[in-house]
Amino acid sequence: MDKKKEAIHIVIDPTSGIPYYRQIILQIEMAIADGRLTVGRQLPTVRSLAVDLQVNPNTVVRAYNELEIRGLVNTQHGTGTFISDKRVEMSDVDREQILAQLVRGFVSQSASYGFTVHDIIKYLTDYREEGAL
Amino acid sequence: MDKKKEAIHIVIDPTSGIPYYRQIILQIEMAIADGRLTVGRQLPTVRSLAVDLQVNPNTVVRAYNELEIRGLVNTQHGTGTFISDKRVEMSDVDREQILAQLVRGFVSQSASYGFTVHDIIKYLTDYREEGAL
Amino acid sequence: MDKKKEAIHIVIDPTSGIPYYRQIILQIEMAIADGRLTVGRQLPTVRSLAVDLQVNPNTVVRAYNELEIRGLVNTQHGTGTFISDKRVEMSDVDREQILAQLVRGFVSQSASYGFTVHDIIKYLTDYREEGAL
Amino acid sequence: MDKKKEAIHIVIDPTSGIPYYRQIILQIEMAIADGRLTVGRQLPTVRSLAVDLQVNPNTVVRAYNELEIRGLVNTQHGTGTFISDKRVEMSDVDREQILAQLVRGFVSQSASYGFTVHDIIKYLTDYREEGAL
DNA sequence: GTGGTCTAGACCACA
DNA sequence: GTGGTCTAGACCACT
Repeated sequence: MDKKKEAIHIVIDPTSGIPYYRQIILQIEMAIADGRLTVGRQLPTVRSLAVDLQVNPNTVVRAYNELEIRGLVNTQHGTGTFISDKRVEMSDVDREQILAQLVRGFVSQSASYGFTVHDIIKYLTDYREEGAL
Repeated sequence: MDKKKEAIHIVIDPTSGIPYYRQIILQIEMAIADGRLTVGRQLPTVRSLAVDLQVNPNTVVRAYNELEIRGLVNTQHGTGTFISDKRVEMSDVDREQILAQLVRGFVSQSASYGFTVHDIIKYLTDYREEGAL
Repeated sequence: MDKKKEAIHIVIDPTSGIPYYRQIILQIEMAIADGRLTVGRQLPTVRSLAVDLQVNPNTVVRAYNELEIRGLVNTQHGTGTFISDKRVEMSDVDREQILAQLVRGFVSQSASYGFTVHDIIKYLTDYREEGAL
Repeated sequence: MDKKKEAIHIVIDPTSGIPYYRQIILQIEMAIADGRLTVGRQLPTVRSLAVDLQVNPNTVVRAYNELEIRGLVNTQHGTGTFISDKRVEMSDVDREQILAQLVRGFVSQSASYGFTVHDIIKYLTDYREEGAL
């Protein structure tokens, strides 16, 4: 049993073509934007996240650095990295663009297996009705 | 309304950061997935598409090449490039299992960005109604 | 006897009529097939192999690329290219069926050239004993 | 029920990378060399072979042309194409080279599915013992 | 340092 | 006419 409930669960998709550091940034941004990560919350340490995601620590460093440059997080040397009070400006359009990119990648991947958009919608609808999520 | 019926209309966005050849692949895969490109249809010739998109012919070659390796298209030397059958030996049960696996992975990935199954279905449905892209 | 143990030694034959990039692919595949290259091993870097073979780096890139698309190797950007696992989800029964299908096709193909199963086995056995190529 | 028993059965492998016309030439050469095709025998007509192999008639024409240039066959306008009396010089080395090329392609293909040379030899040996050919 | 992308242009092979 | 291969060289991205 873990001591604390994780506020954010980052998943790296090696097949997406999106650079790892970019995937990390995007997911943290989105978590801030929709309230899963609130001001003052501590992010995982570079090392623990690197182990968790099985990526090079430098990759995490790069992601955190970019977030810091944008002012979304503060790094306190020797203590950790924390969500700053700067609000993330994420319009519905921005959100939709990210979703669009994800969906496009998925649809293409599915096409490689011979599935159509129709197949996907059908399966997803059934999937939802069965109460999974 | 265009005068002639286009089998596929590819657009390159130089600002997206996605490599040109990958944009071509994605759009062809999507066209296959939503039925705009059907089995046996001929793709534009390498040279004509290169002129059309204003990219180097080699860039188109590279895209077609990857599609060929993946088995999505067949190349007939000296003749052209065609959408292949690809609905290989696969039982419906196998198909469903593969689709299930793909969908589960995608839903989990989307969830880490804060998107729900509902968001995905909505986007896909809109996407279909708008006639792609 | 060479001083250092080579994981793989690739030789390009410019007179064979087989494209360079394909010769590279074939030899790497064969090295995987007979166990000289095992999972996780790093391939030579693009540049070093290009120098070694006296071909253009792009030619090596192309070979590695196709191997990557087929799932035989994994590329880690900025790090190198490695033999991937690839023993995907496949039961022994499935494996045997696929092998059977491959072998049947090959035997039939060989027969049309006048070669018998005996010829093939003999060649393969000799091939193994000579330590490949 | 066919009227005559075919002396030669040509098989085109679209995945081998060997040009179709080349595959036809090789297989006819081998058939002449090992006595399956004897002097005076008629080859299939261009059209019938093209239909049979599902290739462009021009491809067959090209193969027959090259065989004619080498003096292996005679074309009698309006009558057909016949094996000439020129012996095919095909040394064991030549034969082995052709076999080598075929086997290399097959081993590589098998590697893509994760099979080793050992797997192949084992399966082939069993295959032969079961009396199949 | 690694690999990735793209261009320009030459030359070859197949139908 | 189609696609295929290769080179040379520039510039970018990731570790």
